[in-house]
Amino acid sequence: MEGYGIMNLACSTCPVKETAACAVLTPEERDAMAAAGRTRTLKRGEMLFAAGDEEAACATLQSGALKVSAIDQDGNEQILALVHPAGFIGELFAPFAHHDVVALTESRLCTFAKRDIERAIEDYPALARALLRRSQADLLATRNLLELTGHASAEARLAALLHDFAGAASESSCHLAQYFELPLTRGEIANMLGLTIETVSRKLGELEDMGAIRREGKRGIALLDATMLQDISGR
Amino acid sequence: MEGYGIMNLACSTCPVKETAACAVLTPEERDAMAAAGRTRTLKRGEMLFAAGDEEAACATLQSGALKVSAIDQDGNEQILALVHPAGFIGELFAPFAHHDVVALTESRLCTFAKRDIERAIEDYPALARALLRRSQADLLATRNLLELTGHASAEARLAALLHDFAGAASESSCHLAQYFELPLTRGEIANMLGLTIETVSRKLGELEDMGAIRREGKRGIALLDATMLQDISGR
DNA sequence: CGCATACTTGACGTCATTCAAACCGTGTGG
DNA sequence: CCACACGGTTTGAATGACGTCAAGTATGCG
Repeated sequence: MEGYGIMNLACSTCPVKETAACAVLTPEERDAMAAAGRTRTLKRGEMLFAAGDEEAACATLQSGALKVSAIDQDGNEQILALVHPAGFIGELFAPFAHHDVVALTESRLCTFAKRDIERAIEDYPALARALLRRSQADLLATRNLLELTGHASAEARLAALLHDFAGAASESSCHLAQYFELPLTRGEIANMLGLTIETVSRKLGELEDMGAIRREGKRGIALLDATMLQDISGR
Repeated sequence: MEGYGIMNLACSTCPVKETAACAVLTPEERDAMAAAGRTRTLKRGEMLFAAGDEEAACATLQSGALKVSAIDQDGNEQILALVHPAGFIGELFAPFAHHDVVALTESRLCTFAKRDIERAIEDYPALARALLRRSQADLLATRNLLELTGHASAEARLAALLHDFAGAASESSCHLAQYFELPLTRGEIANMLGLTIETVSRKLGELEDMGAIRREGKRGIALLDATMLQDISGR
């Protein structure tokens, strides 16, 4: 029906149909929602919406990764959260978006107009509960990041982030990937941890020197000693 | 029916009956919930629940103020959030609490067992929506704090916090109180902003020297130049 | 009055930032 | 093919902001 890179949903082939918020809907309810949604793809660096947008869409991330970030008045970016597949993006009750949302890698999402989501929340109580659960999880994740950036040294922040990435890169949630690619540039890591590019680079070197990790190319990280990393991170 | 400082609810006299999550319920629904809840008072420093508790209650704050904090493995506290009247406390879907919740001032709350809340969320869709709205607001507040502690200087962090307190202390949400009492000790302010007691003390002195505020006793703050404060905070 | 708790102030040290330069992989044009 | 430019990264040296340590000053409570 529509043209430009946007098409109707096919929930049956959705990679996150089991884990996303819409998984709690009955098939009929889900089809009704699907009629209102559109899939969309973003290339690295493309923006889903910007702080201040009044008609910011909501979306479930199907694949790829997004960042949620704020820009302060001197133009410095601060990354506030990462969004992984099955994550939900959108400030439901705000009149406008407070933050930017940008793709970190090629990403596929399933988007809805805010008013459609709001109606679905009224119509399907299970959806409201699913989004509440997800919102609480996001809150916990944000508080964990806050805890990290609050008191810890640069080394501890970086160690904790690497540890988290190793966990996120592994399929089984309880085990760590022993090799993974950083989803962020040095600059993005620095923004996320409240550090500078140079400090991130130096501390990565030190972690390598002490045998906790090995860098492979710009993005690759081999986890040599997870215990040491955990220990350095102070958790 | 019960004894120790706990009594049945009287929603009709509740100071936040218009603004708390339960305000969305019909009178009959509210009375049904009230039967499951208990009011409770906490003195300054008393704990509602601790990180790791499996039977952590949920609660709506009626009056006073609470802090949500984490303790890292060296015993350092980090304040993650403040809770004001009408705020809701409780991690609904977690098997145990991740953080401590402690009263900052004498506080009155309306508590519920987690399973009662979970049943109410199933039974009353409007409640789920209200809690979702509140959860998203908490998420935004936490991200604002993260943004603040991420990049800003000690002076900017303190200026922003004072500005927020001046807003919270005023009745009308859009105007600032021109005088208020700090709800936190120096140590708590320091924990919240990721600083030390000494730095907070010094920077308060500097803000006073440059004419942005005047300290009156330990806790009192008179706002002399809100514009300067806003300017320093960088927002 | 004496002790405890919170806060202030000063001198000094340290860690992260800043500024500057070099490095590396990749793509582009000659 | 090589020269070159460019973005992301690494490395070094100097500076500075905040932390640490230590002493001193309220304020309140038994």
